[in-house]
Amino acid sequence: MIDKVAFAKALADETRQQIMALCCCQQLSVNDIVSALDVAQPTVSHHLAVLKKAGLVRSERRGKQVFYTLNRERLVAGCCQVAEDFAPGFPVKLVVQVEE
Amino acid sequence: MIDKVAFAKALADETRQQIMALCCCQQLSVNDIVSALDVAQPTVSHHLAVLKKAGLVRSERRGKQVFYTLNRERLVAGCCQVAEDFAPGFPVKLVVQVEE
DNA sequence: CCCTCATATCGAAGAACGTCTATATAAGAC
DNA sequence: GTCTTATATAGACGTTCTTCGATATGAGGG
Repeated sequence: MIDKVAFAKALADETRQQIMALCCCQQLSVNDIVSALDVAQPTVSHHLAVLKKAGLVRSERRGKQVFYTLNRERLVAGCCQVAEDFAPGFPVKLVVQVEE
Repeated sequence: MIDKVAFAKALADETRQQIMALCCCQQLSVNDIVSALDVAQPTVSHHLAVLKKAGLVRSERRGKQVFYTLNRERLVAGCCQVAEDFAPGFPVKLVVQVEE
């Protein structure tokens, strides 16, 4: 069960959303992210730690570098839970559908 | 098009989520909400203003009281947009399905 | 009009947050 | 071992946020 407040707090920052967009479909090193965004390296590390604590990114060390990817299962699960908890009897229903 | 950062910021507070849970399926006056939560009336008014600015609640004045309800369309739309923007090619897809 | 009830706004205090610089840690090359 | 590269952590600073008490506004009753 996901803590909806913690989930929303993790999403509630412009820089973190930029990081999430970058890591959404590829593994990126911290330096890759620093190069892509206009913020200092410790700032990126800080935001990655926040996202990691919320379960929204996975990290993997390879040699000197650490690669990050978005945990999309977790992201989608958080979105579903927010929608379902706050809009239970809603005529437009949110459905998780497994593609073939 | 919903601003995903603003949407997440509006959700990113415990008290606001409590208010959203209360107003999810009923119209409540400010006093109803104050009675249900353990916070002062100006605090509730403040959070309602934040939610309103984000489009997450609707308000309706009836006599001396103002009644608030959750805007569930908006909430679900925000959740969908977050999921779709950050997990585009995800094998588990988020679908908005209209019930009969 | 004045009074009362319901809500909104103001202003301040304290906490939480985002960002930076400086420094520490981790890992590989030599 | 030392040196270099990559990332994390610590500490400081300014900003934003949450909360409150006090006060203003709005609406109806007498």
